[in-house]
Amino acid sequence: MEGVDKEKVQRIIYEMSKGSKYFENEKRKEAFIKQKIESLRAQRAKLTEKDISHFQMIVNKRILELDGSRDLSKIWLHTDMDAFYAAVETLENPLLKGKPLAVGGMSMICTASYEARKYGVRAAMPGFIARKLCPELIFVPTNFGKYTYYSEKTRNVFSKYDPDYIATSLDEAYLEITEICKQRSISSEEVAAELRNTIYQETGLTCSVGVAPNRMLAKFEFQLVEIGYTDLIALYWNIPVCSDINKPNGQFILPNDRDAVMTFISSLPIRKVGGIGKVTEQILREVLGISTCTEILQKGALLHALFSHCSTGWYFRY
DNA sequence: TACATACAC
DNA sequence: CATGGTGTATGTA
Repeated sequence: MEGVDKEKVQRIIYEMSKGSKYFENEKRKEAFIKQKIESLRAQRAKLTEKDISHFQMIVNKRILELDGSRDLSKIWLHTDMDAFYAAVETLENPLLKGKPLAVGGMSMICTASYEARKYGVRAAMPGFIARKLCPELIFVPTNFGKYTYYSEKTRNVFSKYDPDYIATSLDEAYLEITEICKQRSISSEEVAAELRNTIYQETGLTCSVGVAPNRMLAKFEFQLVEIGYTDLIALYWNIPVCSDINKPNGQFILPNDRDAVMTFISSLPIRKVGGIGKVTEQILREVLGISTCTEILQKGALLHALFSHCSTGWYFRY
């Protein structure tokens, strides 16, 4: 986010953390990951040209299969309420409007308003550090009853667009809008705009929406896991990242078109892909120099060589 | 099978 | 002073 002095934020977090039990534990974990990285690097160094071309063949075949099985016929929409808990609190107490606000307490905060984020305050940050970053930060304790109440309201709207909508948390859901677009002969963009507007009318809250041709179907993910090749998920697309792009109160439409999908994916940092977190990101970067999804495809053979051992071994047992 | 780690919210 | 609670998936012994 612009206007955040990242270095200063990092320094304050470090100053407040060092010496604590939490900090020591983090250091221990980091050392463990370093070790893992070293061992993977060693494995990588042992691979011969022949090994690599062998894995390359397997990977090429798999990529072709995946490319061929891509389904561009559906339209999926992902919604994500903007700073949900903070927005609900502000709605019920307008005095909080425009103020840096954190929902939670001194030990942990769940949500930070956008004003608070300008100071580097984030969800999942301990409150006492957040207060150091932003001394005028207002704390409100969590009221899950309220959030559930507003969540119900948004879900009533969702069900009008897709009765089988999939809620993944109080403030997020997936909707399949293929039918509704067809029935009413309107574009997914119009559906997204209308949905956002309806939610605002019904609740007074804003949300961000992403539209794309797939939501990484559970069945499909399962197949990838079976072959021990989770990382190829990046070949597909991740709808949550779409709703992330024009946040807050925005929308992003990825057309049902192979080239558009590939272009979108290619420069996407792997960290944005669901399932790739802080640790996996570090391992892929430091072992194989991978940081974008394109590089995942380019280095597919090495990935397969280093990360599919267990699964292949699992197959050999049968 | 059981335990630890990683991830997401 | 102080670093969550819950659910899911994966890797490993």
